[in-house]
Amino acid sequence: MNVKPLTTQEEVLALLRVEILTGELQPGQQIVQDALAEKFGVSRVPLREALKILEGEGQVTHHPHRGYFVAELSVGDLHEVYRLRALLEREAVTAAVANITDRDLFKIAELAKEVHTATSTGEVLAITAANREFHFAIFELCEMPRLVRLLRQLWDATDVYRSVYFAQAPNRERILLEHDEILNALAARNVERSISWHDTHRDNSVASVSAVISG
Amino acid sequence: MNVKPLTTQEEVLALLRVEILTGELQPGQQIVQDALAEKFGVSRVPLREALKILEGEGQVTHHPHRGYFVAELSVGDLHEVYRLRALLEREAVTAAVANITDRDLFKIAELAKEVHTATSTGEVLAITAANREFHFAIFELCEMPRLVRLLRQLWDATDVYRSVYFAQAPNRERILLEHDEILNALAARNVERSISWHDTHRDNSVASVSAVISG
DNA sequence: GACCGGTAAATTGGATCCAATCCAGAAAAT
DNA sequence: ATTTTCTGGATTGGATCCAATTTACCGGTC
Repeated sequence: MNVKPLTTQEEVLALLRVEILTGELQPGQQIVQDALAEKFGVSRVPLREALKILEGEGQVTHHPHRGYFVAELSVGDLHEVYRLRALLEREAVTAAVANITDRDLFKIAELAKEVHTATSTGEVLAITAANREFHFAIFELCEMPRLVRLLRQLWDATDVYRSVYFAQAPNRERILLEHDEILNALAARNVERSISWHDTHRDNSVASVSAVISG
Repeated sequence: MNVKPLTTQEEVLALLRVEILTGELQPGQQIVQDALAEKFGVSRVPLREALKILEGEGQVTHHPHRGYFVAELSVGDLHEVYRLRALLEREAVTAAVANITDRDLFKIAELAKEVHTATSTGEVLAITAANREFHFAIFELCEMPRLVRLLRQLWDATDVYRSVYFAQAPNRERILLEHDEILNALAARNVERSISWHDTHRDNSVASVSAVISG
């Protein structure tokens, strides 16, 4: 198969995402390049290039000669991200329904099952990963690569909080049902219903998360 | 004043944007790091960091061990970008109208005048710059920083074509009128009209540009 | 005691150097 | 003649080293 060995910067990028996601690197905290590079066993060059990518995604901020800092999300930011997601995901879903094939539906159904199995294990990281794959399998169908890229950025920005969301058992139960509803709506090629289930899915998420933040 | 000396990577980033904008670096062309670094009189490190930023914006693509290439925009890409702009700019304008003050209006009117003077000189680069300032002065009012960031990315992606647009005299005339209409609609705090003038403004632009591309 | 200026340590930014990978073209095999 | 394999040059990726900037600390002054 086509298993290219990853470059160091790609590995470092993945590691950084995990560090941020798990809270190993906390919001607001400075990222000391020397320390992290040594921790990862690499030099600072690939680390800095990975940080530049995260900067572009808004995951970290950069102040010249002062360094990189893990971005902090206020409640306002959170709502902004979800508002933008609403706009863009509606567009993506609309286009997706227009393009969707039975083969696609089958694949998405498979991914929904994987969310199910991941949920039964209870491992939060596995659930978020599976959940993400499920949703982006749908978004990808819109055949608008830039739109998908923007959506990935928005999802990345709130990954930290999403894992908080999945940590609560009732939420885990609910998303399974909502995924099924989304799947049904897609199978029926019903744009309205597909969108509205996506909306409620998001709304539940943002409500739960902002309760955690402000609480 | 607060005139911090720019870091090398910031300078290089600005230079790269100009090179791409002016077509010095043509779409699809490989960016040979050594050659460009020498041309700019810097080492490859800051160049690579600047390229990483452009990669995040979709202005260049990166293939590991093969290098960076100036991104090519197909007609399909162009339409996608403008579709996304439509979605996001409507949101931005709606929020902007809600926030706009008389002071803001005055400032925007000033910027509109600057587009006017730039147009009279006929220098395309100056026109695009002034035009951009005018529009983003409006978008900024939405007080949604991420939204503005996304819009900047989308604008950057099609900057090359926008200068083609401004190169044609009839277009230059028309945008002045459209800007006035936008200004009027904003002054009246009329969301509907503000949005619809933005829409026609964009539609004229995309129609003209895609005629150039495919023609 | 608070404030200001200066100096040293820590940290980032950039340049240079070396290693790994890719690619074109020559040589060899079918 | 076409395809395959090898090899040298070019180019990118990463490590190390040096320079520039910031920041924290300390002593002095009002």
